[in-house]
Amino acid sequence: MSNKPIGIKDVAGAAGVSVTTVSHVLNDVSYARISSKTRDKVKHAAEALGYDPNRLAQALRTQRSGMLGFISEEIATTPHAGRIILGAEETARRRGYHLMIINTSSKATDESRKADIAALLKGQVDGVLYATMYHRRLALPDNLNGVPAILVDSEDTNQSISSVIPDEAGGATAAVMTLIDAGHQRIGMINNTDDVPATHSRLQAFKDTISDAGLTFHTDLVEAEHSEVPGGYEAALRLLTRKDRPTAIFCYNDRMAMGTYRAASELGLNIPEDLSVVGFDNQELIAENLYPALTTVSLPHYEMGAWAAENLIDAIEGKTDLALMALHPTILDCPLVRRDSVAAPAR
Amino acid sequence: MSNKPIGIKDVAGAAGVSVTTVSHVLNDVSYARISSKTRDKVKHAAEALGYDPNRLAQALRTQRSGMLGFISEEIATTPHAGRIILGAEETARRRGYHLMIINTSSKATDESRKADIAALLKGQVDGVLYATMYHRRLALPDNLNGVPAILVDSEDTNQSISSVIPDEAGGATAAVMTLIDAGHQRIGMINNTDDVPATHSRLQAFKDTISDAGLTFHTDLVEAEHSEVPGGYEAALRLLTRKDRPTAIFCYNDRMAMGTYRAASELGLNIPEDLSVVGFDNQELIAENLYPALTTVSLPHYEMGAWAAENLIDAIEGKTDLALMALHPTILDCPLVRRDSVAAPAR
DNA sequence: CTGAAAGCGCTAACAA
DNA sequence: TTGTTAGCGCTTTCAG
Repeated sequence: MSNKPIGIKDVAGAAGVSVTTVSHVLNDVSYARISSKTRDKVKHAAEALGYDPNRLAQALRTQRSGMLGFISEEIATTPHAGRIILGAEETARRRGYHLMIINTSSKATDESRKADIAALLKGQVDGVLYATMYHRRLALPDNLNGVPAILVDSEDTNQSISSVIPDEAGGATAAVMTLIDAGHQRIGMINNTDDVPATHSRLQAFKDTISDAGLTFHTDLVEAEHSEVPGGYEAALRLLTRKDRPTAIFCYNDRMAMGTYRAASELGLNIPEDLSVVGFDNQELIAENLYPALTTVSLPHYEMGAWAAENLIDAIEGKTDLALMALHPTILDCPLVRRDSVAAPAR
Repeated sequence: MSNKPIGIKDVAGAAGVSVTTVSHVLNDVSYARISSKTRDKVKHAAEALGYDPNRLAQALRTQRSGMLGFISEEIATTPHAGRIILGAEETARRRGYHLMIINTSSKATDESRKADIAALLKGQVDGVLYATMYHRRLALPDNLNGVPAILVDSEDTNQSISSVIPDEAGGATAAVMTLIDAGHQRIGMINNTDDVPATHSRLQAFKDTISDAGLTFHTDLVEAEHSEVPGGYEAALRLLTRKDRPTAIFCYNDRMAMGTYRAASELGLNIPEDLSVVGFDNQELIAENLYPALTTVSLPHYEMGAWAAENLIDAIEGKTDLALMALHPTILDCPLVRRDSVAAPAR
């Protein structure tokens, strides 16, 4: 609508008051005692002129830029990063903040991580969000010290930075329970070979859930491979060619489930009639498009991003003390997404 | 390393000169004539103190924030958006700029688009990149007027904003050629039903390539459906159950190709022995993981992001006139990615 | 109740 | 060849 920027003094002029007054009323300064008549005059003038304070000047003066630094690993490879960004961006915007994005790699050196953070700090961000590609434990560079920061989808090895992570165990439990509830007794698991928290906690939850249900856990019903489609295929082949093959398989992730689908198809096994399968991750491109659509566990990416932004902002505004939450990561739910790959076992 | 911010006057003090001099040497101001001795003194002092100019103050003074606004549609749903962001972010960073991200939807109202742009402008960005989810023609809100801006992956209906788009026709031609080169004569196409540029240009290229190769184009060998997996499945079923079925199919995108795989599998047709297929998009999650891996055409997302950032920055810095390029979109190559879904037809 | 004025950290005329 | 100084647009202390 306008092209020439309206400054605070234009508003002051129009309202016939000083800039101080304008600033006070527009910022709702608590100790300012201003007649409601003046308040109205100022507000109307501001409104009429379409006044919009210059964030830069504001930032320079208040030492607060309204900008959140967002470091994301592998922004490019999965939609997951996108969901985290989305969650963070939407809540940040709702609170009047913006996101400044920097990409990094999960294999980044400490050196380059430090540089990324430095770049962000130089950009005068008020705090930083560090989002990883997958749940793990890592040590963040020391130049983050003193800066409000939250780790998304990973834990800080020295517990000095608070973080949000998914409830791996809960998700795995739900996945296995849906299989048990469907009547399965011989349930296999295809696990990842990487030494990351998810590998261990999902396996543990698998064991526990089996036991808690009064079934017996068979070590040889869990196979591990590299967590991609071919790995899932290989592992599934081994599991499904046993004489007493499982009637259901819990897969470490949707990609491995995709491999399992192929193995089943080659062996002439129909899903879900002959074999039930449940995945993990809810990578929609896969889970929704496999045939039959895959029942899986969804990771709360959006929610983690939102939680992180919300709490980071609270910390920046002094409403919260991040140090307090740093001791224990916040754990968010991993809901089961039911689709069509689970059925009762054939008798 | 340091905690108390070093200002320009600290450097001036340490070097025993005035702030002007410091500013001049550090910014390589052309008209400033300063002895090289002084230059060195200043540089060393700055170095020693670890001086880092405050971008905010700089920005306030120069009316240039070093920030590029990046509006992306559906950041969350595909890795494509991520590749564009990555390309833009990396080149922006190389040129000393940062990205401020805002998410929007491809179904956004003009109203909300305007609000997004306003939010960015209010954040004092120097220019804006508007990235769409898929190639189409759209009208951007008028509050973008006067602001350096580039449309990524779409064209402006009123040709006032320059843009980068993929070479749809070239990609489709390469796809069809690889089929023809393999010896196929009866080639089918599964097209999209949406009225977007890609639908038309890929079909046109399909026809042209067939004709140019001296083959005859059969209208009934092209089927169209909604461009998702189920649509691909349906269309493929129709094509493959004809008495004179095609020996190869060019699919509108990788998802439709995925549906084609399923149809082929149900009909007992092996890929690539009995049927060759090529997709479009190179959605790695699908293309790499299908069995056999899908030969497809890749969209230059990273490159478009990089090109856009580079040219936007040039425009901001006055090295380029965007108005000049606005007349014709810049077209970037769509290279064929050869995998295992194409072979010679069975005799 | 309201206003004058001093900066935030930097750049760039203009002087010297 | 270098230094003085006036702002960029806003917030906030301190006086009226």
